[in-house]
Amino acid sequence: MNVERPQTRIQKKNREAILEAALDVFSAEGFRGATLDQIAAAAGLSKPNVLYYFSSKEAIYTELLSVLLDTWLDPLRALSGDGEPIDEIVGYVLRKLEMSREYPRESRLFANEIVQGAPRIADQIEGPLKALVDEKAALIRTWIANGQLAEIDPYHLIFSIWATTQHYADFDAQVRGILSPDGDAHFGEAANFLASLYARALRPKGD
Amino acid sequence: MNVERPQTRIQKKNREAILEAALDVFSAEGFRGATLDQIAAAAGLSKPNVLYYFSSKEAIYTELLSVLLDTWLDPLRALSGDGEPIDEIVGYVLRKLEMSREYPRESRLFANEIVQGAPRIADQIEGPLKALVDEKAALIRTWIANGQLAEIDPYHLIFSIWATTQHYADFDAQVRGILSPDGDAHFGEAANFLASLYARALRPKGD
DNA sequence: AAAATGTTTGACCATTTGGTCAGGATCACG
DNA sequence: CGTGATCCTGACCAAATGGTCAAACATTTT
Repeated sequence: MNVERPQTRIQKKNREAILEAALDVFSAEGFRGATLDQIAAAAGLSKPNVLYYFSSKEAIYTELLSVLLDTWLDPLRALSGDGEPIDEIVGYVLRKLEMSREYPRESRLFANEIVQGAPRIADQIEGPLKALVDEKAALIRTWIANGQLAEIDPYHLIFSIWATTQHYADFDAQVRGILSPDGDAHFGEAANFLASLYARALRPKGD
Repeated sequence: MNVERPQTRIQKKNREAILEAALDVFSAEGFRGATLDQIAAAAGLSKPNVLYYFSSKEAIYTELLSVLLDTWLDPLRALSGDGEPIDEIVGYVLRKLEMSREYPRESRLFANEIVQGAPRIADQIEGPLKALVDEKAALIRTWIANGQLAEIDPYHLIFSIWATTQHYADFDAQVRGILSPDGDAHFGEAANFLASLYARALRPKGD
């Protein structure tokens, strides 16, 4: 259809600034709560100028979601059949926890979207995400069949890993209210706790 | 100050209808995304009439939060030193999971609030909630000291229980996208998984 | 049944918000 | 340097939204 004109220097800079600002605002306020004025201000641009680069508020939001979902799934993709099963899974847990520490805004962006019923991301969930989870669940099942892992439901195992790790990003306000941690100090404790939790729970019987 | 005039029959009925409608709308859309028109329509009242019973949108929201937080913490309050530690904790997990199944709107209401930084509930978290968690964490520590429980961090244990159980309410859209369950069928699997996860992980060493 | 109290509403308002548009400023390039 | 493309903005708009108010309508009390 359209000849892809390469992005100009200014386009690149401003689109990036808008997406960065939008991540800030959408993750903190949700889609409905965020305003174009906030995003424009955070990006250092005027509102009409923001709409020069993106056709609508919704266009910014969906662009963000689709760009970030991929990165978000990288840790799970890296779960491979090469290593010792328990090490692989604990490694996945720790990688995911590290994502929560490093990219809490991204986590909250998805949390907001999904808590509200995932209206703009349902396709991605039932498509690529489900496919990836199915694949990794199958891998986990082979480990169990080989007696390398305790008998547990692989889907619920994956859910529990998502839940426990993303909790530290999504429910940060609550965690901090209770622990009053010094900066990110509690992430170390969380890593120890989760590594030990999964290592114990996944050890097969005769071990 | 004010002599508490008893509620009339109509007041009781309408205030209840409004809170019920507001729970529906706020839990699905978040504070910012919900509108008084939606709430009024769901309650079967006109917008000015809703504002006759509550002084503002915010008043409805904060009333909901404060009324529900108490119920929300009942399962944790019921964690007592009377029974076998592992049974007590697994019991708590299952009670909490049952709450997610029975009251997903309440769970999502809190999830929305906390993901967005808990702006209207921070006091409750740092006050009564923290106090309750501190108390139960101390109980868990005595169990560990008695050798009845594996050595784990009690705070992170509680966080992990909240995370894994509320996940089935808060991230329902995602869970359903992946499992395509028949109604609530997956809650049974989740109960088995979580009971087994915690039972294995909490068993003390020489056992 | 009248007075007092409580309930409901239509009409209205100010503000916020997503989005448009015509024209001016700036930039890239031959 | 000139010209076409790109970039930016002030002014503006329509719809949505939280909230007000005077007056009508019900209900309870005396």
